[in-house]
Amino acid sequence: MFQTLIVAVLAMISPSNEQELDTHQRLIEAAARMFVEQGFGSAKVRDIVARAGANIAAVNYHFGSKEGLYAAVIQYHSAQAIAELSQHAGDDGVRGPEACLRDYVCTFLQRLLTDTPQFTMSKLVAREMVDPTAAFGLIIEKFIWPQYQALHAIVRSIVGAKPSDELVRRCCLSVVGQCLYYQFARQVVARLDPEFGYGPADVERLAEHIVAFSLGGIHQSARTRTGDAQQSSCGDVDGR
Amino acid sequence: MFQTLIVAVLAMISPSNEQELDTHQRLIEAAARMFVEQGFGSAKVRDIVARAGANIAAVNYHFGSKEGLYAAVIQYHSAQAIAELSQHAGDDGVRGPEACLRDYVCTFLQRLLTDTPQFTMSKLVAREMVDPTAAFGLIIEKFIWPQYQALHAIVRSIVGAKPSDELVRRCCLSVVGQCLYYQFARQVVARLDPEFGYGPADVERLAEHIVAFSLGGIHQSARTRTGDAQQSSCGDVDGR
DNA sequence: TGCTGTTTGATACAAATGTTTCAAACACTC
DNA sequence: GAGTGTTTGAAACATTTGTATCAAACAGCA
Repeated sequence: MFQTLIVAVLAMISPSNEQELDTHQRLIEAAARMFVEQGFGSAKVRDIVARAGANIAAVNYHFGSKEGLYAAVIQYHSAQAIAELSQHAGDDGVRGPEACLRDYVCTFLQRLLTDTPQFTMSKLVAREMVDPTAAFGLIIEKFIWPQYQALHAIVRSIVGAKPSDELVRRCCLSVVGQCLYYQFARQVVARLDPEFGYGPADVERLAEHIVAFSLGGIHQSARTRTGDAQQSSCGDVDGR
Repeated sequence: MFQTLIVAVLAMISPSNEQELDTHQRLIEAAARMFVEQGFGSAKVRDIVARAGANIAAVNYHFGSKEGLYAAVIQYHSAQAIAELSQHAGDDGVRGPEACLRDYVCTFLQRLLTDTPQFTMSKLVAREMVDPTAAFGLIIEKFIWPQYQALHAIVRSIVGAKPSDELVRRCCLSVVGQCLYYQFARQVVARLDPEFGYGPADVERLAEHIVAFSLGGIHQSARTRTGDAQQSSCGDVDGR
């Protein structure tokens, strides 16, 4: 029969229509959403196959096990994510470092917060930060570390002359911490800042804030070197 | 027998020695550590009782169920945590708001990052942010919201004249985001900033950085109002 | 000591969950 | 169209995990 051809053509016409993809692909996409929402441990195989419209045996047939499915999800989203990453490689030398930081934060936040299936990898990486799995080492090496290095270079440029490495590192973590909080604590943000939404426009406004805040923070940190030991006010925290 | 008296005396002599506490208390403490480390869903009852040196039936006898145990953990740590919270109520009007922010961040970080059993509640709250349970509503109401309000008042004072509420909210989330990242992503921090430790001294240095960074960030944000619509650089993020 | 209520320990139970089996359905080739 | 390898579906299986049972051990009391 040429039913195969029909299916293949339909898949080419509407690759985003889940019902037209083959079981293998539907499983990967359903599993990815499930792993992002609940983490590897809490996501149930039966829920994944139900969401994918597949049979429970399919996960074992196609991927061997739940772990195999997770590995396939990681691998599938790694490919395009790595290609995407290379396009935003940080301080390119032609624009100023401030512009690079703006670009970095915008891209980082869009990938992290926008509900585009294209950027699933960022959300999987965020999950790995909180609930590490066997893939954590690879995630660090292939995603977190390169992105961190890029940010490090940008921040170092902004700090300017003779930057202490500790200062740069702390500033980097302050920048990514601000961003990741909106992903880690979505429920809290929804209560504390009810007006905030996760659409592209909201995310862009958020990026503008984080960039401005971080630029001010970096410059201020560079002024008051961390080694200066200002008066402390938290030494008595456990004495009451 | 006077064995009871002996046990009671031993408990008074060394109340922190886990082996001398009764099963009820040992279960609460072991469960608290387990819930903090793995979250409610991933923590296993058998692991908890093993850590507490108790029998599997004890959790049902003392708390009815796993959920009952979690509720008991929350309640137990709530009491002292709420009392502790009232002592750091934010902008008290006599010190300047910068000093209040310093105090706030120091306290927040010490409670969140220091490995003192006394401050377990903060880590439980952090867990609830990522893995909400049935207790989430209560956690928001009793812990997150009051602390947020206190920070809000401090930041509003720092921003100064006619502060837009959105600006203040964003700055608050930037401050807590920086702090919480070190708890959410401990594993990542360990790789990206190997020199960082979680001892009181390290946490204090970190607090100094976050305060300086945040003060610079708040002032910068207040200068460049978020409504000014600077040129955007992330509109093309999904077009490649 | 004997009695009574409390706590514990070993075990079993039941539900959830990842895994496996195997026959039926399907797709492709000759 | 028959044959062959691939995929699917329903059911069963094995393990994990929260819960329940019940007798033994214990503590307090007369």
